[in-house]
This record gives sequence, structure tokens and C-alpha cells, in this order.
Amino acid sequence: MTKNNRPPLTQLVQRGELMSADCPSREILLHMTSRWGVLVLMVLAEGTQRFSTLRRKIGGISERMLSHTLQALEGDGILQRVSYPEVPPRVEYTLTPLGQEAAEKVSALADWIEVSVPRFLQARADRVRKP
Amino acid sequence: MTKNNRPPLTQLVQRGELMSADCPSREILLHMTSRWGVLVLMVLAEGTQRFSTLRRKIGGISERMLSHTLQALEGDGILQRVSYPEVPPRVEYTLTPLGQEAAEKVSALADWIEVSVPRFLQARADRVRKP
DNA sequence: CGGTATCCGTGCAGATACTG
DNA sequence: CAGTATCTGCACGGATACCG
Repeated sequence: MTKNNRPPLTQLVQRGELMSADCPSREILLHMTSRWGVLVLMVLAEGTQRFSTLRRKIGGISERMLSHTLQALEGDGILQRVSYPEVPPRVEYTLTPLGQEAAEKVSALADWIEVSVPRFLQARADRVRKP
Repeated sequence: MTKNNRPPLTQLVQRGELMSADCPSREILLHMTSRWGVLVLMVLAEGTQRFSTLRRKIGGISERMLSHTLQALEGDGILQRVSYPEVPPRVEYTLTPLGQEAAEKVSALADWIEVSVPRFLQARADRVRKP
């Protein structure tokens, strides 16, 4: 379309082989764009954080969902969990290099949506006025 | 982090006001990154398509989910539905300018994941070998 | 502090059948 | 051709309680 070089996905889309159930990319995309995954990525982009810090910065998330989200992202190699054998316990979460790239990509998408919200609302209003 | 200029979202994340339930951006992100939303965007990026064409190019999608996905994206102003009063019926779907931008952003994310799959798999393998 | 276990309600997605 | 209607299951997420 606006780009002259074909993106790899386009080829696969045309052959109906993109993002099939057997491809891990679907699962990774799911984790990265999940309700809390986006927020975890953006908060961790600020730097290493503890569990309770993450919980405080991400308003409204339960311990369960934070734990699950962190496990999913750790499983994808997006972040690293480091547990220190101390009392009281301390656990720190850090983005891997892969995770830092992931955070950039997700931020790019989320930022675009954020700044485009007025246009989305305008489009909605136009459809109401002249359907 | 790697960028020097603060993205708008970062500010909001720190104040816990990002992507709250009342913000339409969450819903738009959901539609754009949903299982079928991604594929619809990428197929429509090729140009205007009919319902049955979309169904054929996106392997495995049911009529119900294609219909629902198209309605959601139309509701966001991402695509336009044009119905021609003929027999047999003909309906065409076209990305709006907003939708074309959306498709580019989603492609950028999806392409990155796609080309990064080997690195994701490598990260997984490393954790298995040295947990 | 940093979690896990369990229960449970809601909503999304699939299958199937029918329609203008 | 281009959908809608209905049923249904099961995964996702919230609340609660408990543990190292």
C-alpha cells in the first residue's frame, strides 16, 4: 500500500497461513496486547521494578492477574524475574533486550491509538450524524 | 529508555490513568489486535474486498466472527461498509484513511513479532536449558 | 513481601440452522 | 451472496483465602 517493500506477513496472509493456531506469534501477540500486558510492558520500560511497585503503578490490577501476566511474559522471554533470598522477600522484574523492543513496539501502537482517539471519536460522531 | 522524548502514554501510566476502563483506546486496541481483527486489517490493506473474498482469504474464520469483527471495526471508523442494492447482494469493505494507518501500525507490530519468533523460541530454549 | 489455590461469574467464540 | 439467530462451552478475569 503506502509501503513499497512487502512485509513478510502480507505474503502469509495471502496464503492463509498467517497467525494460524500452531504459530507461537498468536500467543505472544495475545500476551503483549492483553489488558494488563500492555501496562506491565510500559511500566517496566521505566526500568526494573518490584512486584508491589508494579501493583501500585498499575491501578486496579489484582495480585493474581499481575502474577499471571508476569509469568506469561517471562515465559515468552520478554522479562526476567530475579528473586533474592532475603527476609522479607524481594523480587525484581526487568525487561530483557527482547522485551525492551517489545515494549517499544507496543508503545508505538498504543501511543498512536491514544493520539488518534479524537479522530476515532470524530469518526463515530460522523456516522451518527450521517449514517 | 532507548528513546529520549517521552511518549504521551508514559505520563499517564505513572499516574495510573492509562487505558482505564473508561478510555475508548482499550476497546480499539482490543479490536485491532483481536484474533481476526489483525487478519481483517492486513487483508483489507490490499484493497477493497467483498465479504466472501475476505472469508476465503482468511482461512478458518466463521461467517459469524467475520461479521462481528467487521462490525466492530466499522464501529471504530476503521473501515467502511458499502452495500449495493442488487441481486445477488454485493457488499464491499474498504479501509478508511484512519484504518489504513491502523493497518500499518498493526502490521509493524505483527511483523516484528513474526521476524522475532526465532528469538522468542531461542529465549524459551535457553530457559529450559539453564532455568 | 510476594506470591499460590480455589471458587465462580461473565463474555467471547465456535457450531449449527435459518433468512432477505 | 451476505448475512442473523440461537445455543453452548470454556477460557479469562475478579474475589477471597491462605502460605513461604
